[in-house]
Amino acid sequence: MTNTTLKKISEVLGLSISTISRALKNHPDISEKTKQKVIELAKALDYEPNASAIQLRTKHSKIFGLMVPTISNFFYDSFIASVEEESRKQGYSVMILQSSDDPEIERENLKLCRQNRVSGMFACLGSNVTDLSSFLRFKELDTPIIFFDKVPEEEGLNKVSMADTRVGEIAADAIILQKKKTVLSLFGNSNMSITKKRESAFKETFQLRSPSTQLLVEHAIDSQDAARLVHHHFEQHNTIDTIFCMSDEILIGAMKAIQEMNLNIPSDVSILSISNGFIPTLYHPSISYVETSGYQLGKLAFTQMMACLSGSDAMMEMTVDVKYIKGGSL
Amino acid sequence: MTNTTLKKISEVLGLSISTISRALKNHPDISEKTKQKVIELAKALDYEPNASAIQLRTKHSKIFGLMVPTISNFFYDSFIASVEEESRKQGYSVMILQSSDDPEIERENLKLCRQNRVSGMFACLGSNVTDLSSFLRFKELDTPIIFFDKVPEEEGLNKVSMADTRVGEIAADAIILQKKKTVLSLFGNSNMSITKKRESAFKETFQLRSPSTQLLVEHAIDSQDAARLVHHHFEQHNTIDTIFCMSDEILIGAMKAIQEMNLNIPSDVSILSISNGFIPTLYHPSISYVETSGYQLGKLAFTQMMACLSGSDAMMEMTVDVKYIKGGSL
DNA sequence: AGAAAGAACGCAAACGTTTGCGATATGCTT
DNA sequence: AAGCATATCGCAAACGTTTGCGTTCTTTCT
Repeated sequence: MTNTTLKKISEVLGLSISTISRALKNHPDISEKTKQKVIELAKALDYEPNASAIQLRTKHSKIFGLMVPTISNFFYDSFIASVEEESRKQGYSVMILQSSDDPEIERENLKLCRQNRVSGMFACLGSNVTDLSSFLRFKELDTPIIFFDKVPEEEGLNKVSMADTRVGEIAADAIILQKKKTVLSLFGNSNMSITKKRESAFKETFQLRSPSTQLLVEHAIDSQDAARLVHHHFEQHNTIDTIFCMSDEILIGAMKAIQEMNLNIPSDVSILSISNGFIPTLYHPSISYVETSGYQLGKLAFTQMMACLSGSDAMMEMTVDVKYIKGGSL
Repeated sequence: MTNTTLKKISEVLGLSISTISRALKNHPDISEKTKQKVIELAKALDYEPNASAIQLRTKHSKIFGLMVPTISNFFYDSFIASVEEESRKQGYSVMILQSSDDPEIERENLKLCRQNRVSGMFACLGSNVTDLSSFLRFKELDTPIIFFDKVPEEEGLNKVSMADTRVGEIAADAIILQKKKTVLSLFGNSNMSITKKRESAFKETFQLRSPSTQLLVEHAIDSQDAARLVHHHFEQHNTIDTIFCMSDEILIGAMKAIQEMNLNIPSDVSILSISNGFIPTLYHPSISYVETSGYQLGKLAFTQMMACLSGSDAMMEMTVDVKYIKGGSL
């Protein structure tokens, strides 16, 4: 069977296409009687307007593009869910693309979004992106583009991200408050700006408020590496009383090592992490963490997108606030 | 700035629109010289074809709809990633929708897909879906629809799922092999076919191969409920030596309870789960599980979709094989 | 030299909507 | 009865492509 069109309805009813169109949109020019007939038949024939035709005519695709390095991620998936949810409420759909951290795929995906004339673009940079030009095309075409999480450093762009220096401060403060003496601090890839910000804020806070605390700083490339580092340091320093983990991935590795060494939390060692909130609750006692909510970041990004679409041309750089969630590990 | 169109290119070059169109598609009717000129200018003007117009004209949207209860799920996100990856390779885009297990939103989402004239639909049923009619519309319109994971029981539909009865058998076998005596078995929503299949196969295998094993069967609606059930049963039967969890969600709840009761794995109690593979590795010792790969299921679903699109009208019901992954918990 | 064949391109319709404008009919006012 | 407002509807263009067919010009064959 083929899809019902306005034309088909118009032929059945002996009315013009424009009348059908207006009747379905409740246009005042059309009589109530006609509207009734049209609506009834449309429902009977299961009419659904052709989005492409509307798009072509109105130039509004009502589709957002959303690109992340990978969907399978504790942070991004909640961001996506958040944006998707809000978009639906506002009558938009979301086209989700993953770049797999490959600049080539990234370009391909952006091209796809442009071909689909997306109404706006949410983009998270891959970790090895050097060339922003593909992204900036959207700006030239007056298509708003909101960078989130891993944002470019250029000025004059719309960006939303976590308040990463605050994250570092809060984490340090929480540890200082407990009067910890020796802290093993595990960070991620050290050339990502997110790592830099968190790490420097973390260190500075200690230097300022508790210079006597011993800080062992390490960088882990993944879970396994984090586990290895924890094992390594616990063989050397048996005085470590706290482990700080910059991300879920690192936390997972650290916990693996701790469980393997059969250490008790928090009596043997305290743990503090930065997380979206899911992973920390899997352990017992649940891990204390500084919350960086992908869900909230999504809401913020969406708000900013809507502001752009309604004509605000002010480029904004916003951050979502973070808070400390106390579990049983610190 | 506005988007470049064929018309704009044609005006600049003094050629007709059709010539431009053909030149860009490398049509043999067009001379090499012209092609060169056209391609060059198109690149200079950063031409990207308007997907809506193409869609309207050709009736091929090159878009797949994909609906899941929620994106934030270790199983679905890998399924999504898998389908998305494959689709991209074949020049398709994926429109991802989440139903939040709400039949109302589900219908809305399906409507959206129809309006966008998706080329095909991947659908995972919500747990409280009773009415399939919205789904079956797609079939009437010759739009292939592939159900995955939580599939309907009706005949004559395209379905891909895990080999759920095999899952049940393998799980039971693994437990029987360890000569366990009292098994607390936690399943999910009992009116989902996936639960029914796993549960009945699980039970039957025990009846057949180890009728003496005591089977305590419960149904949990979520993590918390699973934790509650574990607590409840351990207060009553101190003879329980094994807990079986049908899903990650249930496993998480069960583990929470076990850790709260400070039980040792596997000396106090053994654990077996069914999982995508991520969650079980978070614990120590890592949880033994029967692997159900979302990634593989995605590949299978995509293959079936392509088969449908290339004219195969045979309705298929395929399953992806499962295997037992031994951890330290059983 | 005449004709047939091929090469290179243009015309115009169609896809399904939306929308400004014009057309017709009806009722109301004076 | 003439004029005018109002209600209800239709015409036709436009959005950006694709594609069957027709057109024009050059080449090649006999």
